[in-house]
Amino acid sequence: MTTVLRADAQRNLVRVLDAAREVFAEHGIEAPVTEIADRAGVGVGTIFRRFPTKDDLLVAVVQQRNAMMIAAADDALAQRDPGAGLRRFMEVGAEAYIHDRGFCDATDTNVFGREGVREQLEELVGKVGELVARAQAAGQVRADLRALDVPVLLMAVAKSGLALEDAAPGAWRRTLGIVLDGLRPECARRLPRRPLSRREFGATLDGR
Amino acid sequence: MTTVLRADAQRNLVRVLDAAREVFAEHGIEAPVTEIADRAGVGVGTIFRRFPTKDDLLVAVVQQRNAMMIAAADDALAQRDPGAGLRRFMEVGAEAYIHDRGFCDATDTNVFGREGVREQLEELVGKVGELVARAQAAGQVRADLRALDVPVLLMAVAKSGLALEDAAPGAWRRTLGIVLDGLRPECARRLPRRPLSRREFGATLDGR
DNA sequence: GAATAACCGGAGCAGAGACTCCGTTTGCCC
DNA sequence: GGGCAAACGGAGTCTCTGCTCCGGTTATTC
Repeated sequence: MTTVLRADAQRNLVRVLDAAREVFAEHGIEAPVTEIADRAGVGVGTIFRRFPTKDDLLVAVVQQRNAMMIAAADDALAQRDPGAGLRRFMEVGAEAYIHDRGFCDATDTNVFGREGVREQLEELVGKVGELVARAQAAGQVRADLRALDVPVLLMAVAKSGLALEDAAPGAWRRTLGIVLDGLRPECARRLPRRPLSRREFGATLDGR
Repeated sequence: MTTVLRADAQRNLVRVLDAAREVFAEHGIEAPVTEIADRAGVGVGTIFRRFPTKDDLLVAVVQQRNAMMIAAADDALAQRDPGAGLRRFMEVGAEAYIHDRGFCDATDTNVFGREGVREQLEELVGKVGELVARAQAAGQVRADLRALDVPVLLMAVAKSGLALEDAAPGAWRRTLGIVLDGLRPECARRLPRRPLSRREFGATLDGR
């Protein structure tokens, strides 16, 4: 089905993806496609030939980031102390998101509902759920925490930290510190809302 | 200085501000000015005569929201229990922000650095600082909490809650619950970053 | 009820950015 | 190295939106 790419086309494809990752991360998804083309040293036609829509290009970039997060979850699962593993995962995740404006922007679109992205998220949530379960079994995390709380908290830390990051680098670490304290078992008070259901999560992905 | 407005002009000004508040809140600051004009039952010329740029209109709307928040802080200060007052303030604030997409969008612009907005924020931060100090004196809130942490945490809850709100109404309450648990004195671990300085805060306002 | 200044509406202008189209170039196969 | 399909580049098109401009309307004053 997939024809093999000519050598120059393959080279350009890599350049485009690299440039898109950088530009989206730095300037957000509103950045013009021409800027990506310039940074890749390529014409806009070359981009649109491979990605029919700017959105398609964004999907490809988001998939890369998701793959990194899945790897980070695997790392965390491989760790001795499950509580430390979960905390480490959240730290690494928040830092990644903070340096990726495009990814944060993307959560306000329907990119996360697109084919190939949704499946990644399900895999990631599965691993995070395992991480949470182990940390709870070890008594290191409040018993009412659910897997879907973790990405929500990460987006909370990242999105609020983004606006601060230029003038106050690392301010997000303080926010995350408070959130992590809120996850300790001994601090848990009854939460005022039931956890996010799978249905609610799925509907959110199709968002906007 | 300010000349008195003709009766119809005064009427239209109110209509425009009401429409702008609604449209920005619902669709964010990207909403076209024509939509505000339509909802106000007015031509675009009428809007731009009173507000030279779209940004000026947004400033006026943001000032209204800030005024509400200042009133909420006064309410909280008038309460018996300072810890409950602070928690109530954060609940009311988060709910307000969640229903105001435009206000959340505005934090990514330099609107908060504009004259007349900055001063409001300083007043608000002053009152919040008082609220925090009293709650700490009563031993209800961790001792290392600072006034500027509060708006950051509110934006965290609001911005992450926004994407969820349509498909999962009220999901932000759960996030806020976890954050509030993280503010209890008995949960406090050493935070990994010093609090936001006034300078950092000021520089952030001029952001972007 | 006329004179006048303030005000109104919305067509039109200008800039930006996503996407197309086609003449030109380049890698690949024999 | 010649033939050719694949790939390239970027000027041009189309749409969207902030903002202007001016002929027409309305409130106000005497």
